[in-house]
Amino acid sequence: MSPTLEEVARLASVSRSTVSRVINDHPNVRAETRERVWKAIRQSGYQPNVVARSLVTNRTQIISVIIPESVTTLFTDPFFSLLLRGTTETCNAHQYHLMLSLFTAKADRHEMYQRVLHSGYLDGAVVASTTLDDPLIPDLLHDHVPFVSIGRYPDDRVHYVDVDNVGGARMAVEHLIRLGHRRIATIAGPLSMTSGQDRLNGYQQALEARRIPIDDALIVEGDYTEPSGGVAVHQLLPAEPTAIFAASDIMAIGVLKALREAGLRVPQDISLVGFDDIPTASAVEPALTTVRQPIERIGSVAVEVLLSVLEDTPSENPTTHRLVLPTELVIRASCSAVSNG
Amino acid sequence: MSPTLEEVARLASVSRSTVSRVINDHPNVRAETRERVWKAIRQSGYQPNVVARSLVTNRTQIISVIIPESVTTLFTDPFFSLLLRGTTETCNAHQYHLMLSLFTAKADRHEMYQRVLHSGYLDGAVVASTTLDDPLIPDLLHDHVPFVSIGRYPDDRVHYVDVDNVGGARMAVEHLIRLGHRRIATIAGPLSMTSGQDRLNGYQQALEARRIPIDDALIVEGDYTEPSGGVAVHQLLPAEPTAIFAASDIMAIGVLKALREAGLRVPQDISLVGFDDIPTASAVEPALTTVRQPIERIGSVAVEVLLSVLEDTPSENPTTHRLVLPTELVIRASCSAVSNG
DNA sequence: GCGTTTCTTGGGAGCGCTCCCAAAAGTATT
DNA sequence: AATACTTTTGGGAGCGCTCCCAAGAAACGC
Repeated sequence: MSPTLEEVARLASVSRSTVSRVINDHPNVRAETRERVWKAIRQSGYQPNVVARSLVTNRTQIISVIIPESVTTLFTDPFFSLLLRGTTETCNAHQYHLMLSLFTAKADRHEMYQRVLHSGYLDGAVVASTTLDDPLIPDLLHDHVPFVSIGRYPDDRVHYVDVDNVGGARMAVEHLIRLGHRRIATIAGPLSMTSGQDRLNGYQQALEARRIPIDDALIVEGDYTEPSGGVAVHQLLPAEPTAIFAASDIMAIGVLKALREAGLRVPQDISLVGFDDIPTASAVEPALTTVRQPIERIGSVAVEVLLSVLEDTPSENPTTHRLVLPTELVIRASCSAVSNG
Repeated sequence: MSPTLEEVARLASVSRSTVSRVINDHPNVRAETRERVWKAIRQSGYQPNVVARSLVTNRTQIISVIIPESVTTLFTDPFFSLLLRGTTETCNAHQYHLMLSLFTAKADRHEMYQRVLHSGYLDGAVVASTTLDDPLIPDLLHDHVPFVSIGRYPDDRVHYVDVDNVGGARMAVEHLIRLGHRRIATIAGPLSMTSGQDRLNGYQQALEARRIPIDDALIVEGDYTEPSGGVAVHQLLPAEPTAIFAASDIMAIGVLKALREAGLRVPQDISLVGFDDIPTASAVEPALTTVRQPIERIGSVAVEVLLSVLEDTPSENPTTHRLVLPTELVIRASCSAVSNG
């Protein structure tokens, strides 16, 4: 199929080594020779065989985005599309290839882990939003696979890129407080995920800062799915909240539907804030006030961090990279001032 | 890091070749020897180096899902998430790896094509929804890269998996006709895509079957994006349609918003049908009547077809695989019988 | 028991590349 | 012009595997 180094070498009347030097931009090649070799390369349509190269360099220029079993049910969430877009874009820019590994529940986890991670194909991995009880990150640490986590992970050795979940949640709740709400409920994300914990934390901080007592009847844990939002509403309504902060837009949409069915109007009867700013957030009626996180950016930055880790000589100081990107409150139509009634 | 064949061989007091035979399930190994080798493999935690293997077999067990430049703007469409889910699932089942290649506009297309396709990493590719003027498929054909197209492609040599776009569109429009509508507009998909053409075709067929004249003022071409739905509505309203068939849910949502702004109610003033049945379709108010296509299935089947092509001995009869999966009408709340006014 | 066939095993060659070392060529220094 | 240094070039070795061939072991027939 494609010619080999040796063939190009013959064509240019030089040795294999010289062609290799030209291809790899090695400085010590006479300009004239370099010229001649390039001509031969172009003429023959030579493409280096990356597999052969990988065999000797031990580098493949492939990184993987791993989405763990525990969250594959959420995979259709636009969050992941945007994340993938950010990661691929950056991979492209750095001439890396991106492999996608969804650790679906069906497959035998262990088999899959072995096959994907010990295949020898991966230089490193980006791990998207694990739960704290997922063995994936511990396994990766144990096997010394270079990786970056999307989302905070409580271990000193883990590089991560996260968004300011605490701050974002705080902003959302402060917004509701500013509108006069005092009975503000929250549908938290899964507390097995740091994002779930952090957003709940932000909610609590905002209330405490204004000395509004925290009422456990106003806190329900969801799981970032739409039905869980609907279920949560029914648990919350008896506590008579005037506003709800849902820890994800998907859940907020579930809330919206459930409220509609219960005959309550948003925002007249109850205000609602989401989190994420997925495209649907602006499509629903009323358009959702939410906290925007730069998802595509996160993916992009995660890859950048990973590549910098990969390029580092491994011997030296093992600084852990931890980046937290800002969030932003997007005000739309789902909140109103509390009625003075 | 991982031990090599040779080391396992030493451990089991056999030769490299024998271990290779055991790993590859070659029959001619004495049961006792096989046993001993497996023990050595487990003991040493041996994992075959797939790169070395690929170098000699010329197979990588990697396939790529390529999403061409022309549609990367649509990438956040849940369509792609579902497609990816189907493809990865099937890859996993067959022990293949999946590479994701988004041909983003930013990168130099040619450079990228070369790097991705001539990297030597790919055994084959699944190409998602190209436009007809995209040079990707012609290039793949020219370079003899094994691939399967998602969506019909008018070339005898192209394997493809498609859904019954014509039939789906026909069903949608027939549904509207059954409700008494006669002035039915359509917002077509891009006519540079076969799905766009086919859905328009189905629309026309349904009308013709009922001898309803086709009025060009009731046909507008969109591009599968939400804003294009909104724009199209304004072009259509002067023609006074009582129903609109949008060739994608995303566009239908754009329509919904635009109608709302124009003070028209769905379905009382105007009925609306979409296509795709993305998750948002059921989230909007009113929930969208739409044509469901088995997106995940398509991805899964496409990979299966690709693998069967890869496993075929290339010499024999080059039958082209062409599969068309059925669509299904999902009736929700966005259509009503035409008012006798 | 011996030739013949079949099963099992070992080792050489080679996939296409990079890396290292040494030889050759070129340049500078005296 | 001879020495010392630097730059440029070629070729061997080897990455870890598979595949092929041949040799040795086992099984079979008469």
